[in-house]
Amino acid sequence: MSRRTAASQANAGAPAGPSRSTPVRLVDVARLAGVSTMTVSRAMRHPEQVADSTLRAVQGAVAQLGYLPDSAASALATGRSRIVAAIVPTLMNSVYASTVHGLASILRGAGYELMLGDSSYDPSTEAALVRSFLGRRVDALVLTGVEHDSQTRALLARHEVPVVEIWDLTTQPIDMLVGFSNVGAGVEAGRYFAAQGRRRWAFLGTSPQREGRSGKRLRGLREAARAAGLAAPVPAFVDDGMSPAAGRDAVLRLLDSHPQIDALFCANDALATAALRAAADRAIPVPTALSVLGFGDFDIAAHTSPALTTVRIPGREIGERAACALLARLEGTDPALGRVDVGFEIVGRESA
Amino acid sequence: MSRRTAASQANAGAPAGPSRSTPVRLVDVARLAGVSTMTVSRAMRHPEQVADSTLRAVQGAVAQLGYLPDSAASALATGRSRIVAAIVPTLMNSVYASTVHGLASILRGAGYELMLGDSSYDPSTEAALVRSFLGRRVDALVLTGVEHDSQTRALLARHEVPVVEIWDLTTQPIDMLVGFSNVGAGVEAGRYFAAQGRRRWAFLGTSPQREGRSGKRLRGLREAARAAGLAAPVPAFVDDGMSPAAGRDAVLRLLDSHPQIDALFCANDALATAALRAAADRAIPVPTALSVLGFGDFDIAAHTSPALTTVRIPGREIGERAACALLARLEGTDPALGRVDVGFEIVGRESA
DNA sequence: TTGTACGCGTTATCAC
DNA sequence: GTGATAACGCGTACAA
Repeated sequence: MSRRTAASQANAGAPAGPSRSTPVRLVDVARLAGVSTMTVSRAMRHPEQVADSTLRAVQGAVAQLGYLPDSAASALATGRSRIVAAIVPTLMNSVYASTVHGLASILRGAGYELMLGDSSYDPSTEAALVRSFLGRRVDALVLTGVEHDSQTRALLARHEVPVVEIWDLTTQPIDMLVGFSNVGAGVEAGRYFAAQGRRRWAFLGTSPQREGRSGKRLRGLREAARAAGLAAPVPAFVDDGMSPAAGRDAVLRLLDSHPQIDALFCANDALATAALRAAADRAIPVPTALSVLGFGDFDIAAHTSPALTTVRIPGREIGERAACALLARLEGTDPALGRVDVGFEIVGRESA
Repeated sequence: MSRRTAASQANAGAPAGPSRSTPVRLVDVARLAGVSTMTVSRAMRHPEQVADSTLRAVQGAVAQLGYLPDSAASALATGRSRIVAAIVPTLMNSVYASTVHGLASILRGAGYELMLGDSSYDPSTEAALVRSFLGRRVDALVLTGVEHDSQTRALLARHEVPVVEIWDLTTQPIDMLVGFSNVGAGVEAGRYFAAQGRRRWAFLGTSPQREGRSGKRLRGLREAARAAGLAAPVPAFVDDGMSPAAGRDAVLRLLDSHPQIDALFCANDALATAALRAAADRAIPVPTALSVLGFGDFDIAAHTSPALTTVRIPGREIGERAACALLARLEGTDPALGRVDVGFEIVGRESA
């Protein structure tokens, strides 16, 4: 491979002004500073181990050359990429966006970069992403949810990498876990309806096969209905991307076919907003005749009319805690806490 | 560095079951398949250059060992990381999320991974991200907006990397550009108001210093007002994170201090939703007494009441086109088109 | 405190 | 069609 050699020759022939292209390596800095590469490396990584005078010389050379260490080479030499990968179902949902934001800010503060993938709620896409990330030798992996492909599990078993699963709970996590009980959220939603004297509940979300966490919320709602001695909630599923348009149609169908429904729990606030609109279209007063409860506490929830009562999930906190757990493991300082339940909270506003 | 050696020895001593830890390298596959490392490398990258029988042998060994090529090593050897970095102001806004999604899906299809950063609308954070990404030797960079730190520009000048700026237009792009005219959007918003006979306009957004694109929309609105022979629009700025709560207060203050306002252009739909709510709070009928125009066409825009009239930006398309432009440059096949104006469109619904 | 020598896992070259 | 060899740029023992 004579790429480098050729470039060097080209440089040698050229006027070689101060602002050349990329090829600035450790050696170049070392030469300019009049020291060895090792000293430069140390000066950048452990400045305290180097004499003040040489340190200044190195820093000067670095600045003059605009040297930027090559992290690929560094990764190869150390076996650590300082990259963490995260897979979320979608970025289009502000709660996952908060989680990603929380993750990224903590990690970046510790010198790690975040590599992001969205699985579109598809387990095999998740597996493909995991494979790709593992190939990039990421130092750790964040996975949304606790249900994964057998292929994903096999991959993870082979390449022992720290893993944090987020946004759900399970008794058998792959490794670490930061989430909350989705079943519990469903149960609390039901109790909330029961306390209001609602007797005929419905649920709007993605189908359980497609998204386990939504299914668990439905399961919780069912349990609460049984406990309250009420009929099982009527489920309605929208699978094409949780778009408000599809959601609205689904709610319209639901209200038309089951006019006696007096409470509706939606798997996310976008759907709940659509439900509010559908109720308005049918002239059904909310919350008088119909209680609408959302999930996620999206930005807009407080500003719909009526303002949306919803289940608030600390999305950003999930990201931050996951990042901290990973860092603890990666830096090997504090013992990493394996399992965190961040909980949730029903924010009572006007719609329920 | 005897990490590898030590590991090998440990492996040699252990039972060495089929599902060992990571250390599976090209050599291991080569040994098992009875060929050289070069042949394995070729079998994976250019299968057509290798005999069918050896190909099968290699594939078998790869499968049996669960081999995953180390892209850091590959990056070092080839000089290409197959990573593209993108910097957006925030992920909390679904339009940028679409852009990121568009970028990621096209890039992944071509074997590139996306590394993401959010600048929080802060130029110096952007510079820090650019520095970090450059250190990672990303193959290309996507930057939101056309205004950048001098430090950012210096960095980019030194390390010649393909760059695409998105979400705005300029006559002097750093390199490639995929966006639309923010000034133009402001002008069209004004024309829309003028056509409705609105005479006293207002603008709600972030301050121009903080976010150039929002400022350009205001500038466009001003131009339109002048052209229509009307007074300059009343500006109101919310700088603390575009939160609906802050937005609502700002609108309340605006409406109270300038009761004659009959049209309001908001820099994003979250703000517009807050404005809708504020108008309801003051019992101001929309759109009869007040026309509210949003920006971004967020998911929820169609389902507020009244449904939000807004400026639709093809966020996803911006991402996709940017990705295509990059790929064209990186793969060197088609000539990359340097400048794309994707335009925008006012979606007339109920609020204006 | 600083330098020498070699290895990290992969690929390009060029000969066979 | 296949293999030996030498990089790619950096970090770590170990010696000085």
